[in-house]
Order: sequence, then C-alpha cells, then structure tokens
Amino acid sequence: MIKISKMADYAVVVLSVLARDAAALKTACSVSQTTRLPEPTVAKVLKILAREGLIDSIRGANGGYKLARPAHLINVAEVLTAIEGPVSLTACVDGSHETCDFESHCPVKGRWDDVNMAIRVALESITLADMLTGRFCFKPPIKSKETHERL
Amino acid sequence: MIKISKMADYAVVVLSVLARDAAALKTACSVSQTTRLPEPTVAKVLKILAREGLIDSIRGANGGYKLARPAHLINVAEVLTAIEGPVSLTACVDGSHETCDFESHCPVKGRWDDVNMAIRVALESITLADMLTGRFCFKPPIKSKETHERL
DNA sequence: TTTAAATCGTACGTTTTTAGTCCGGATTAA
DNA sequence: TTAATCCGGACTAAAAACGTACGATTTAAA
Repeated sequence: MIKISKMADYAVVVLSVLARDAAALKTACSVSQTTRLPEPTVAKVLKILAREGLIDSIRGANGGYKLARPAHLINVAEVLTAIEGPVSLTACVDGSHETCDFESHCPVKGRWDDVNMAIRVALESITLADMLTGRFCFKPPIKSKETHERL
Repeated sequence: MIKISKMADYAVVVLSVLARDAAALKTACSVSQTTRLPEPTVAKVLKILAREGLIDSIRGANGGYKLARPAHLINVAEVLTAIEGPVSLTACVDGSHETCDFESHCPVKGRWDDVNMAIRVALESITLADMLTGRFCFKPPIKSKETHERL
C-alpha cells in the first residue's frame, strides 16, 4: 500500500548523488552515469527539483546542478511534494478543492486530515542526510497498543 | 503525494457504516444505499475485506456482513493493507522480492525501510473508531526540528 | 563571434495501474 | 423450490505514470 512513484524514488537517488559533494556542480549526464538511470529521465527529475527550489541550476556550458541547501535541511516530505504535489491521501482532504460526489453521505468526512498529518510528520522527520547515512532511527509515537496484526 | 486508491477510501467508508451497529448484518445492497456508492463497487470492496478477515460474511438469504472485531481494534494500516497489499513505498524495500535494476549503484539502498516504518507506525496508530469519532489527535514523534517548509 | 555544452519547457506515445462492471456458481433461509 | 446473498474471476474502459524527444535559451570558451 501507499507506493510512491518511480520518479520520486529517482529524485531521492539523484539528490543523494548531489549530496555527496554539496559544492560541486553536476550535469544531468554525469548523474545519469553515476546512477545508471537513463539520461532523459534524470534530466526530467533534475528540472523538476530545480523548479521546486530543492536544487540550484546553472545554465550554459560548464553548468549543472547542486543542492540548494545542505542535505540535513532537506526532508523526504519536501522531495515527495516536489515530485508528486502536496500530501493528500484522498480527494476529501481539507484544503483540497476536489469535490467528492458522496460528501453529503460520507461518514468519515474530514477524518483523513489526521491520517495525512501523521504521515506528513513522519516524512518530515527524515532528512536526505538520514537517507544517506542510515543513521535514522524512528521513534514511534504514543500508539494505542491495541492492534498489531500481520504487516 | 502519496495518495491511496479510491478503493481503499471506499473501504474505510464501508467499514464505518458497518461500525455504526457492530452486531447488525448489512448487505452489500444496503451499504450501497447508505453510502450512495455504486452497488457493484461496494460489493467488490466487501468481498475483499471479508477475504482479508476484517469483516465476517454470512452467505445465503438474510446473509450480509459485519465487523470481525470492534472498530477500535481495527486500524487504518490494516484496512489499507487489505485493499492495496503490504506497505512498500518502493521496489527496493526490504522484504520485497521485486528486483531493482540499479541496485548495485543505488546510494540509498535499503534506506526506504525507515520511511516505510515511519508511515506504518503512523497508520497503525489510527483506528477505525478514531475515524468515526474524530477524537484522534496525533502526537508528533520527536523530530529533528531543523526543517519545515511549506506543506 | 562562433561553437559547444548545458539547462528549460513542453509535448507526445506507450505502458501500467486503477476503476468499475458483469456473470455464472455456491450457499442458505423461508 | 425459490429467492436472497455472498463468492470468484474475467473483462473493458479510463486514468495515471513512464520514458523519450525536440526546439529554445543561456553561457563559457575557443
């Protein structure tokens, strides 16, 4: 359940490559070679990340990309948001302007907001630097303790 | 980012209807009428939930469905898992048997496990009863405090 | 000034996933 | 026996994701 798109996956990989030397400019071509991902795809991801402000782009010959901020100041939620748009599990989420045809009879109207919040907080707590070092150790929130099944 | 499928959305709605009277048997038809969702779709969702053990089904005339457990013992993670399969944000996640073509050059290999765990814990902490009452109030885990952007 | 190396924006075609429907079979109460 | 239900799977259509391509723009260097 709850898969992210390949593009978002690629984005994290690409950012990780840039994070290895935060000062260096890297071209789409070189990132493609490092990651073995197809160059047009890498280029597309880099363009989006630049537009969204996660990386800086320098145009022209000897141009390239670099992180806009240190890796520990970029969190996973931002990366996913940049690629896939803002968090919203369902159309009914508060702030979304999509209308739900069944809203007037929906018994859980508005409740997804809490679920979204939970996921958002979880994703915000993990930085790009965490992804690189593997130092991240999740501290579970206080939970109801009543349910654990398989999964 | 991170959308759930409409089916999963419907599942929560359908379960919520069943939760209003945990003892009563309700047919696919009646749930359809209550929710105003198309009957074939509701039937499909109910079948899946029954197969996955979240609800009990009684066949034959006067049959129907009811919750297998009280609403406060069913969490959102279970519902999503029932409909969409186990949590795995990417193909590279530990335990997944999907192979990643780029694994040998992937700088974040295995790191998604932590992200998955974070989301899973968040979803497990929210029960069906929480969705109904709106009493759920998320307690954010200890976070790095360094990053909050828009979103 | 010219050339080449890059990014930028967008659009296109294919593939994959999701959504929704339908139908024949099995089960059970009346 | 009949009618009301669930069961399982197959099928079609619609939507989203994926990957690629192309022309335009920018800039360093020859």
